[in-house]
Formats: sequence, C-alpha cells, structure tokens
Amino acid sequence: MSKYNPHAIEPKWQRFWEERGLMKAREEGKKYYVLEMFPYPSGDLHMGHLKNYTMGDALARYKKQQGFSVLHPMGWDAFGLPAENAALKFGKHPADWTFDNIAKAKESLNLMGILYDWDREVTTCTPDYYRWNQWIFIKMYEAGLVYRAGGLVNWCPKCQTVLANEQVVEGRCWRHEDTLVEKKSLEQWYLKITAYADRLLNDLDKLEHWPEKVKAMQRAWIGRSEGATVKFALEGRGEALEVFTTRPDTLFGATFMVIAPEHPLTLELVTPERRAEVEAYVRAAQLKSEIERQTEDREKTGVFTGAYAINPVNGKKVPIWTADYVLYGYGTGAIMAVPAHDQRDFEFAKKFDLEIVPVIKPEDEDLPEPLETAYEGPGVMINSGEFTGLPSEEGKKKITGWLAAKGLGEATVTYRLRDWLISRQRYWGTPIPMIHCEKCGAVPVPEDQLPVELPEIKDVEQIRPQGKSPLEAHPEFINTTCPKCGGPARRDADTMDTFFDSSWYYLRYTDAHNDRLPFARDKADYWMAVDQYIGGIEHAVLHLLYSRFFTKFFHDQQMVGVDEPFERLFTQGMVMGWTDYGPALVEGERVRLSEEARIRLELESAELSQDEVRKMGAELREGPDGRVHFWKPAVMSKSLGNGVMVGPFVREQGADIARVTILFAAPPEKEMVWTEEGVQGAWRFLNRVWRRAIEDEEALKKAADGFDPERLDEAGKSLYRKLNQTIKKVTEDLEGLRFNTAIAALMEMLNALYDYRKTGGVNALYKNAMLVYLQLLAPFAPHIAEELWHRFNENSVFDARWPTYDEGALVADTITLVVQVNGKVRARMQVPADTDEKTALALAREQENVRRHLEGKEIVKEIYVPGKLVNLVVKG
RNA sequence: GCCGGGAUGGCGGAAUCGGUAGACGCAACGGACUUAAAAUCCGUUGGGGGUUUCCCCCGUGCGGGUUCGAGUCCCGCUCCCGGCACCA
Repeated sequence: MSKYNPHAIEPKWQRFWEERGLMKAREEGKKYYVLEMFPYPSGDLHMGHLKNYTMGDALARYKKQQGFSVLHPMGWDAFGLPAENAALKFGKHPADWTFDNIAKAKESLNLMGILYDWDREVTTCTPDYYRWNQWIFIKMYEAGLVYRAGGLVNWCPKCQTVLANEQVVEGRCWRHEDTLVEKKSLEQWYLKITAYADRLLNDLDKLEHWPEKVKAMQRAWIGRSEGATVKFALEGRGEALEVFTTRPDTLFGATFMVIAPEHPLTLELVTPERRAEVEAYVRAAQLKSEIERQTEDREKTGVFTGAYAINPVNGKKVPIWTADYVLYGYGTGAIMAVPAHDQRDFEFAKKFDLEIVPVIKPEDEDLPEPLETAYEGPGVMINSGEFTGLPSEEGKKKITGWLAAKGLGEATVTYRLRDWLISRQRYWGTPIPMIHCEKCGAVPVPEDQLPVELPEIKDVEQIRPQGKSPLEAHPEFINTTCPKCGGPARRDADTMDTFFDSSWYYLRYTDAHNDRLPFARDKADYWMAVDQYIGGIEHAVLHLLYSRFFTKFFHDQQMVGVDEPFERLFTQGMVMGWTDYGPALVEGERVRLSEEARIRLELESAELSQDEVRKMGAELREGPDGRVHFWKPAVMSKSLGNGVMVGPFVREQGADIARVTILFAAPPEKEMVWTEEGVQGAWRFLNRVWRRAIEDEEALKKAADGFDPERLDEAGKSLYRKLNQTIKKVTEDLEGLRFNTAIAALMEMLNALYDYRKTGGVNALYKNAMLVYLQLLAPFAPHIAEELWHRFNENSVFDARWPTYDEGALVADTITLVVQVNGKVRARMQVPADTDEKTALALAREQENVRRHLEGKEIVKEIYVPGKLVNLVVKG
C-alpha cells in the first residue's frame, strides 16, 4: 500500500490543472467573481502572505465545482512607493526588483496549488496597463473631477514626496511609521472625490455583506456634518468672516471667534499693534508638525488679533482670536466660539478670560452658576431674543431660516473627506498625462498620444527621491510641444499615487487585453460586481474608498452598470508566528528581558512576573543557544524573521498540509498562530484520509455504484445520514467562508467512515460516501483529493458536480429526546423521530430519574419541542 | 472621549430563529503494538462531590431582569482588541 507523499503527487496535479486550464474564465452561464486584493510584489513569500489567496482559491474551486463560470484572477500592484522604496533599499532598480519578485511570488502561488486565470494577469507598471490610468485621468479631467491647486500638503521627508490625507496615519507616513509628516505649500493635482462624498456615504447602507467595522471606518472618514454657515461682518472691513457650525441654535452665545493660524485672513485682519505677536504665533504653529499638535497636552494656546466681528443675531461686537485648535482644513477654517456650549471654546474662554453666555438650558433643571464645564446637550433656548423658549432642535432650523432670509447664512453640509492629492514626486509611477504650456496653461495629452511612457532611467542613483520628480532631470521626457498651440511646453514631471492603479484593476481583469478601452462595457457588466472580495483591513479607507469612487465615476460615464464594485467583502485575520525575543533571566517569579526585547515588545519595563508572561500569551522556552528565551506570537514578517517560508515548507511538507493548517487553525477573520502542532494535526488528518481510501482501493474499484438508501442497515443509515449532514454543513460553511468549521465537519465525517469500516464492508454506500468525501475535501486539499479521485474516476474532481444532500436523510428515524424538569436535564430517551406530543410526554414522565424529581410535586406545565426536548415544570 | 468588535476548558475554538454548553483539533494522561523509539490504534480529560453500569451541585467576564428554559434576548457595569480623535 502506498504512503501519502505530497511531494510525489502535488506537482503532477498542478501541471494537470495548468494544462487543462481549470481556472480559465469564460463568459458563459452564471458567473462568480472571486478576488483577493492584489499584492505589491515583495520578496520571498511566507505563509502570512498566502492566507487570503488560499481562502480565495478554496472558494474559487468550490464555485467551479458548483458549475459557476468562475473568474479568479491575479495581478501585481507593481508601481508605487512600497515597491520603489523596497527596491531602493536593496540598491536595485524598481523594474528589476518588481519583475524578479513577481516571478518568485508566482512560484510560491503555484507551489501552494493556488489557481488563477493567468491569461488575465495585470501588472500595473506595464504601459498596456498604465496607459489606461492616463486615459481615466483625462476622462476625469474632462468631467471636471481633476484640478490643480496650491496650498498646504502633507510631505513625507523620507519618501520625499507629498501624500494623500488617507496616507497619513496618526501624523506619520503610511510607509514610515517612524517619520512625522510635514506640511509644505505646493501646487499639485487633485481628484475631486468630495463630489461623491454623499453617494459614498449613503451607498454604504447598500453594502449588506461588508463588515460593520469597515463601513464604520468609511463613515467616520467621510465625516458628514449638518449645520449652517454663518457670515460675521468684519468691523471696519467690507467683507465677512464665514464660519461653519453644527449648533446654529447657540448663535446668541457666540462671544468671540477663532481663526486658524494658517488661514490667509489671519495676517490680513491683524491690527498693527498686535501684528508682531500674531506673526510669531502663526510661525510657531507652522513649525509644529501635525503630531505635535495632537500629542501635546490639550492646553489651549492662542492670541488676539485685535480685530472684531459683529454677531449677526444680536449685533454684538466679538473679538477675533487665532488659535491652533481650529483647523484650517476643516469647514471654513474659522469658528464662532460658544464657550457655554462647547468644551473647547469653554477652556479657551477660561484661559483667556473671555465672556461666557449660556443660551441653552437643560429641559428640567438650571445650569450651575458659574458654569464649570460647557453644557453640550440639547435643551431650551435662553438669552436668545425672539428665539428664547424654543427647544434647541427647533432653534437650529429657525435660526438657520432667519439667517438665510437675511442673506447672512445658510444650511450647509460639511465633510471631513478632503480631495485626493495624487501627484507624487517620485519615479516609479504612472506619468501624469498633462502638459504645461506658458500660453495655454495645463493641457491634457491627446488620447492618441497615450501612453506617456515612463522613461527608462537605468542608474538607480538618479531614481532616488530628491524632493522633486527625478523625471525633471530628463529633458527628452520633459520638453515637448503644446498639443493646443504647438508651442514649446513641458510635461508634468510627477507620477500618480499608486492607489490610482489599484482603484480599477478589478475591472481590467474582466477584459485584460483590450487595447481600445480600459475595459469593454459588456465584459465588465458580465463579471461585475466582484462577488467576494478578500483582503486586509488596512485598506478599509484607502483602497476600498478610492475603488468605490472610481466605480461610481465609471457608472456615471456609462462605462459600467454597477455603481458599487464589491458585493461581499471579507477582511481576513493575520498569520502570526512564534517569535524569539531573546534570552530571559528567570529568578523564581521574576523574569527579566533584554532592553532590546523590551523595546520590540513595547513594554514599560523589562522586568515581568511569570503571571504577566502568561497573560501576554508568551512562553519561556529554550532558544537556539540552549538558554531560556522569551517567545511570543507576532505577525509574520521579514524583519522579525518569524515567517514560515512557502517554498521550503511546501517542498518539505506539502501544499495541502499548509492549506489545511491555515484554514483550520482559527476562524478566517481572526488572527491565527502558525504552530508546529497545527501542522502535525493537518498532516495526521490528510494521512487518515489517504489511508481510508487507499486501504480499500481495490475493493472500492470493484464495488457497485448504486444503492437504495431505504434499504440500509443501522450502521449504513447512520453513515448515509452523516454524509448528507456533512454535505449540508460544508456547503453552508463554504458560502459563509467558515473554512475552519467546514474542515471540522470533514474530520467528523472521516471519523464516521472509520467507524463504519470497523463493522461494515466496502459496498456501494461506502464507495459513494468515499467519493463524495473527496469532492467535499477538494476545495481545501485539492491535490490529495484529485489524486485519490483519479484512482476511481477518469475526470478531474473539479469537473464532477458538487454533491447535493438528501433532505430526508438528515434526521435519524430514532432520535435522542432530552427530558428536563424545571429546565434541568434529568434523562435522555431514544424515541422515533415522529413521536407525537402525547406519547413523548407520557414516556418522559415514566423515566426513572424523572420520576424521582417529580415525586411529591405537581406538574404545572409541559413543554414539548419536537425532535429536541421535553420540559416538565413542577411546583411544590 | 466617540465609534466598531469581542470575553466560552490547559490552548485554538464549536454551539446564536432561546432548547442536551464544550463539536472538531491541539496539548496532557493511561493503555495496546514494538527490543526500543517514531508512527498508528483504543480510552480519559470543565470544576467539585457522592451511596461511582449511575446520580447530585456549580459552570460561557461581573450584577440584575425577561422566560418553562439564556452562552444566545433586555438593562447596568468591568476588561480586552481595533479604528478615530481639538472636525466646530
């Protein structure tokens, strides 16, 4: 009898599937589009990289088995900062780095038996892809969604380029956690994503199959606020200072105003005697990074500008201050301060001794006098002239109406979402297809001149970030003629943000070789929307928001029917590996770590108790040097050196073992810890599958095919029932991406097959069960399933139709009925499944242990749940 | 502070239209096979107790409630994870 040897069977079936074009997508019949977020090509892959592809592959194979026309494509997010930074770190040219890594990554995917339709492969750094970035950019420009503007932008000093708001995480660069983002004043290209703010927000409600968490993050990011803009006339000047407020009902309590230091008006308003002080404050604010403003204690700072404005409702003269707690980027960059009803304004007023006038009081109590804190709740208006006595909610509308009638303000909706800055002063990206002409201004490159190819710069040193685009130094690229007037002109030297590339790649897969359009409408309409999208939570706002924006734009351009790209979204948990944090000194209860370990673990102290070690999920185990080391699971990464590499693992152990290990260890949305024990479990399981089929191989080949489910013995009925229950369970679990419980059900079924063979022979039922079993196993462990399937069949297991279950066979003829007395289980009885209530209750009362509990008591109620239980309620 | 999610054995986790808590796996322990080990197979494994083919009590973060019956529903907390955070 042959032994299970993954190494001997896996390459064979990988070739077989490749040659047969198993995952080749065709536009026929009912479609299913399964997609994992495409990666940027990094070096060798570890198991952490492959979890979502393994999930996607299992789903794609299952849908294939169900007879769907499946699209499961793959590509490479090859342009952009991540790829370029990584390449430059190793002194390599981004192009070489990218294509080397693509080759390596493909090898890893193949080794794992992850199948794609490689004919539709998309690589974003090739001209046949990025020309469509340029084409889309120009369409957006024509639609008025692209504009060039100056102003303060986020600048990463390490990347030496500007960043989008979404790429600033806690004041730091998304690629450099240790690098604070600076502010610079530059003229850049923007995409007007804010034009879609309302639709991006409202349509989140349509996304039923998206995680609540992702939707919540997008809602927060878009940050819609309803309120009013109010114009405060500036004393002694013709113009007005406009503010946004969500609380127009508190307008009578506006006792001063605050304008952001960066606001251009700040230095215009300032009175001569205050100028020196205000200028100093503005300069200081500009020097502070975003993060300093956030992390510094919230002590308010600010200076008086010397200027005054007039409160439009009561004509009161209010001082105008400048302070950095007002953000230039939000609303109008200036506020009316209502210290009685806004905690921030309250603190500011207290510190600078400004007037505090309460104008709202709670419904049934009075405000303390003096106020100790701002009252921010709803209530009744006071001190508010003709509006006094109104409930605050009504007051909002009334005051807004009053302002509108006088032309002093209007109802306004404001968003936190900013337009998307897409220029990057870097080499490795799509050239922005614009030409700057002194006479005509910015002119788009005509469509027939696309693509604007990225010039080849061979010397890596010339590519390195230098604060301006490396393309500036290439006159043969930069110098061109104006498409409008024919005069001398210069190309835009910047490249596009990498997120532009990934905002529409899922559409390119539907029509990957189209050389007239990014994608044809009929192809896109056939495949879209993506039925199941799988990826990491880190893209909750970035990629997923941008993609929704692009799809809506394409929809509006009549390029595609759908206006949301991803029907179902699944965010998978990360893969962790046990990580060695170096030697630990153990003295009884006390454990001492090295300073390096303390920093890596982000601990306050290097000294821990054994109990704390346990609570952290860490362990003290022997390290490679034989001493006691501190071990703890951490997300697999190259820098920690804790990644289980795909190539070596698969070559030593096998792809199916890796797949089962990943899919079984934990629910897919949760993080999983890769352990040697988990691998062992997967190995044991697949070995048991192998032996069950191979031990009976000859007998199975000879066994008859047909059997009558009605004429089975007890053991047969039990196996047949388990088979049908397993089909149901695995099918439902696959639909819900619950791979762990699906595999658990397969393990149970395998145990049932073993049990059956202890007494039962190899017959038609057993053969049928064994073959169906292989079909159910195939999405998870395709190689072993295919190998064993071929022992008994001519065709691929993936060509056989996914089994359906016999509804009638799910429930046993005889079932266990639980008998409870007052809700506590007191007996179990075997009864026919169709036992009626009367019989069941009578039987229940007769159970010996039940009788004991009924003794001397009165039955006041009897509950019967068919197929489940009887509950006798007694008193006394 | 606000928003989202969570808390179940030694561990990963099952069970949510309210109905046998702990499926499946890991680890551990006992046994079989073996010269031995590995592998494999069989058995035990939430805690406590008893008159020990069986029975009783307790048990799903904490405190209440609804119900014949609550891990599951409601109210009030605690803690953990993630996101956002001076957004007017």
